[in-house]
Amino acid sequence: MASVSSQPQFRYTQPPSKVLHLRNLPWECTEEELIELGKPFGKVVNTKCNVGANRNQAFIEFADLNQAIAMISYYASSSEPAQVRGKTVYLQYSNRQEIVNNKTTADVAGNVLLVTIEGQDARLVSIDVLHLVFSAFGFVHKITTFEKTAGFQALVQFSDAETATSAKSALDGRIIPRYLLSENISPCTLRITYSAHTDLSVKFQSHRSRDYTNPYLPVAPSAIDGSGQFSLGLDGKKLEPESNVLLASIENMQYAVTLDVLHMVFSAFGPVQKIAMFDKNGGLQALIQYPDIQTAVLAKDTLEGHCIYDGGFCKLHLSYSRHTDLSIKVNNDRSRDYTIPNPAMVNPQPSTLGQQPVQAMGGPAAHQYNGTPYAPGLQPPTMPPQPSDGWTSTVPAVAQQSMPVQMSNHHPYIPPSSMPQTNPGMMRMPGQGGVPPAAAGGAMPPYRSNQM
DNA sequence: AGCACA
Repeated sequence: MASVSSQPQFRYTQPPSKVLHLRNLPWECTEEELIELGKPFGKVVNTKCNVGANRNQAFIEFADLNQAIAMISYYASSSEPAQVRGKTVYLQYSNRQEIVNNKTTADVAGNVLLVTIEGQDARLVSIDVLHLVFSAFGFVHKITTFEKTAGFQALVQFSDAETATSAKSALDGRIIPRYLLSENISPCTLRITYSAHTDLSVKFQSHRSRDYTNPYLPVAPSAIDGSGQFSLGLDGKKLEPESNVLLASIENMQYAVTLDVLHMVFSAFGPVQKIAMFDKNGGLQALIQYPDIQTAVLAKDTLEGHCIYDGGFCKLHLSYSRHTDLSIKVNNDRSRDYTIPNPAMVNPQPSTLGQQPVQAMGGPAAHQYNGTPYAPGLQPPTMPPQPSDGWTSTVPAVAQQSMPVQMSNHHPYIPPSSMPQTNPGMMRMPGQGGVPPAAAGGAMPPYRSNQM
């Protein structure tokens, strides 16, 4: 019954069309190259490249049929085949009369990215992890997440299309760095296109959506627990508004925790601007101010629950402060403003200590993204690659990264008499088995540039 | 090296 009425798919000759079908193009051939190729024969009014499963086919549409005929005729009799980048390109009339929908929204650069998280455990990737990943390229305004047939997706809003583009080109097709995810989560690949959105609508801060431009946006009722505290999202992350200022409380303080100790510990993640220590509820607390939220987030996530000294001594508990800029009246042993050079201080810890990482992160280098998104100071340098490495061996590693000179002069942060023996238990990641050695050592760029 | 799915 099946009448074989369809035309043979490949005929030796096609009826003329002002649209030409090109094949055997080099990988990721550009629109510009197609225009170059067709220009000698007439006006190219439209193109479509990267067509087909291998993305090596394309279409060129001329303004006039005669121009298409001229091109076909020329190469039909030419001894030199049509070429792009030295590769022979095969031409024929297309079986359509015009190129339709040359550009999809996914091709038009915009400030909002549509991110599809692929992988078995894609749904377990928290909005905070996404925020951290995308913040490497610039300020992330808003994120919304949702489930579609395509799977777990997110819209990530940047200030402008340029920033979005830098994030897209660096992250598309890459996996989320393993050390940002729990170790039992299987690899998650990011697929990124542009979204047609320009401004996302976020009504509440929740485990599904965030507006980082408005930290005081109400938290979704569903995300608040009975105690009135910020509750947990599906990922178990707190929905407490992030801040560039951390509140540290120190539990079981058997050893003196000085300003210098705190400065050393927290400088591992970026420049510490100010520290203020005070007593509260019979314990020691401190406010630590970073220049930006993302540094504070990383410091908090990395240090929370860890002990400054081995044996469970001086255990850190971190939360975000509501402060954004501490007011340091006087530099003394309890409070210090590291942004103000103070010649009177014996140990001012010049601000060069932390500024290098910040420049590396905030400057143009961040857009390059040829390595880790977290500048030197933002890697988890305090995390020993192996549990057998302790505080004493870790600190010099930090020093080498950020302050090669200063560290050789004084070690104010190690109380010699109180410094416990180096021990396997110190400063390792609780419950996560620590940062993978490659990540901790900085040897493994989470994303590698694929530009060649 | 053989026709586009937004």
